[in-house]
Amino acid sequence: MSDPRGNALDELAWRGLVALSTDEEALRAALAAGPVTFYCGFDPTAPSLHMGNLVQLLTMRRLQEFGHRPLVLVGGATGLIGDPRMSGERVLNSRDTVAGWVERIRGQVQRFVSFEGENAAQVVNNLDWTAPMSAIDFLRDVGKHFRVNRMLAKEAVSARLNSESGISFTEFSYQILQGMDFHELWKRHGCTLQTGGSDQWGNLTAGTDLVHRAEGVSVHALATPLVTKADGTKFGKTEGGAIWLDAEMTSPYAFYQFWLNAEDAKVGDYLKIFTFRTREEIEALDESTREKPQAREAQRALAEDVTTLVHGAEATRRVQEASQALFGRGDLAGLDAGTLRDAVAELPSASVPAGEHPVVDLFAATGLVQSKSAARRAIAEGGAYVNNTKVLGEDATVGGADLLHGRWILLRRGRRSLAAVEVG
RNA sequence: GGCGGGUUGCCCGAGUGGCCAAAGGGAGCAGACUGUAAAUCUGUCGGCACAGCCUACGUAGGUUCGAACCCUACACCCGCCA
Repeated sequence: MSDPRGNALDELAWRGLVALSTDEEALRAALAAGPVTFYCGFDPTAPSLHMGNLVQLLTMRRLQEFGHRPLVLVGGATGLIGDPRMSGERVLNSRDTVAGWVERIRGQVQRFVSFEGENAAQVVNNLDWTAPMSAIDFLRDVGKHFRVNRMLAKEAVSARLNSESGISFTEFSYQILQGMDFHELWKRHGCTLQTGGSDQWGNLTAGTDLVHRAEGVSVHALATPLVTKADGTKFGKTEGGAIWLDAEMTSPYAFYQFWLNAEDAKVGDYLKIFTFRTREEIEALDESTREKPQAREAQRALAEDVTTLVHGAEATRRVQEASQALFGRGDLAGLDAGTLRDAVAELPSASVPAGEHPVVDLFAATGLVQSKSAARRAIAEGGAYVNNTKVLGEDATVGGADLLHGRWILLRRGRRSLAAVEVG
């Protein structure tokens, strides 16, 4: 295909999205020759997708923008099994639970790829072809193509074999199911490429191997790298756990703040991976980070773009305004009631009746700290603030005189964790 | 089925009768320094009605003035043998 931006693979490589691939030249040629149907799977292991899945969804969108055709696979079957992970054997989720999550994820996925046009995306569910299969069919038609030796050698499996917890036959078999998916999608849709995270490499190659053995056809796999922080640890975990795409699980405000706090050393990488900014724009932002890091222009651009992608322009505007109001230099009493109300609406909050309340109780009530003991500790450490004023004693109380516009109290823990209390 | 090893706080891991809310490390959180960044240093890190009390060392009982530590049963995990 002729595209002014060149080959899709080069675009992905420039953005740092290619960690591993099967025959790279063959893949480049295939992507250049015409529309390629490709797939990426998402297992329903939670009610929502998270930031890690976003890397895959955006990678799919990038490929789609180059004219290729995405198949978004929701793992209604694989989600019932669970892929082996280092931390040990998973607890199986009930069929009803998984089915519910499948539907939620199916809905979430929709906003990231286009379902219109010549290369419209399609959502598929692997339960459709695994559920009707008998054990005998599975063992004869699929199992015969797999060598246990090779299955044992996969990192995810061998790590578990050497661990205390061992591995169940159920999880051991996971790679066969995923391999079947690729084969099935090849047969049904002419799918010739699977993308995924590098931690899925073993599962991706299970698919290419199966297609090769069963059909004598070479298909491709492409893995994106694990997105990390500057110290090499996984990006996307906070004290609250994963960064979810669901607004109920991670509020748009928290989501925006997460991106806004990206490290200087990494923000350029994240812009490439998580936004659709051009190379020129990103280079300019990198320049800004070098020259005037305190302006945080790259972080702002990153937070704005990703929040818009996930939560939409309207929600993004709200959280930006809230962030500006709450972290602005002006004092809180100077904010007008409307601005304050909108800002406070974005924060975790609690309601209490009018009257004097111990500060400790308020901190605990908002969830800003996990217990009153923790609240006392925060105060003792000098890390607790009421309306941006440091709390000086553990037995401090707040009441009518402290209310902002007669209704709100703003609590802060440390430099950047905020919560609101509504009084009355 | 037999034998052996194991199950400790968010994670790893020490602890074999009182000095154990439990060493050490990691993660987390806070303070200083900054820019709602990183690095570094310091502090903190079960709960509460907080100089005290409650809960906690797989589960349930027991011995003892006193148990994470001893005994019994059970559950789960790992390994070797059958």
